[in-house]
Amino acid sequence: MQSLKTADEMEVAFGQQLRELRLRRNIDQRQLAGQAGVALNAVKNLENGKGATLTSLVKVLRALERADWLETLAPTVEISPMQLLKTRQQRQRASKQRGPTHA
Amino acid sequence: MQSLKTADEMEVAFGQQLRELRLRRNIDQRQLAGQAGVALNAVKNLENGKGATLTSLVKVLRALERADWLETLAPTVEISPMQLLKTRQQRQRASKQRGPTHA
DNA sequence: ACTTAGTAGACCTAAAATAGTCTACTCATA
DNA sequence: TATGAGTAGACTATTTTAGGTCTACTAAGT
Repeated sequence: MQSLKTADEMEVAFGQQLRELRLRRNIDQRQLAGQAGVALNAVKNLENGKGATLTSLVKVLRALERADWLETLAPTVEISPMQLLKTRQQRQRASKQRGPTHA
Repeated sequence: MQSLKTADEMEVAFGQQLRELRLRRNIDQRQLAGQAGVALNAVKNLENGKGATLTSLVKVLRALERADWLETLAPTVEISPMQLLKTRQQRQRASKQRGPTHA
């Protein structure tokens, strides 16, 4: 077992965090929706984990001034400029998959 | 001006991070889709910032073992147990909005 | 305790995403 | 450089979400 929560549960938990951010600013869902440029229902869906689009999430995060969070997903690998010259560029594709046990 | 990128641009940049995570594992989109339990198109949408659902994102993050990231959105406010007794419970709603300049 | 603002839930229509399949392009590797 | 795996893009059908509105419930303020 790796993840304790189901995907659905995680969406709900995530929505609670969104709500937390909103409440810290003490604005209601209607205001947030207005500032984010989305429908009130979109905010409801997000906060209640009912299913939402990534677009709505991004707009809401911008309104909450937490859009920077989106950039913290993939920790950037630091490479020294000198190394950059030697190293070949980053992969753009996954490499060929080897057949299971050669077969 | 607050955010440098538009919402669309942010989705694209976010998709690039997702791709980065996948490439580090050296798996292709098809495999990731399979492991995540979503359609190949869903992964494409996510990585290319074409628009996707939060549900798809969560499933993909689980497959990438980065689901924990979802819990880092709202920094939890620490309160000492003693303080908890005194403090009144957290807000569950936004407070009444005051009319603009009393009017 | 009363009142009312804030939120949940249901309903509808339009818009958008998912899933599945096929074609075309291109990076990686032999 | 020739081959083929990996990805993008288009297409259709189906499912889901956005957006708008209305009703009901409930936490907050008075």
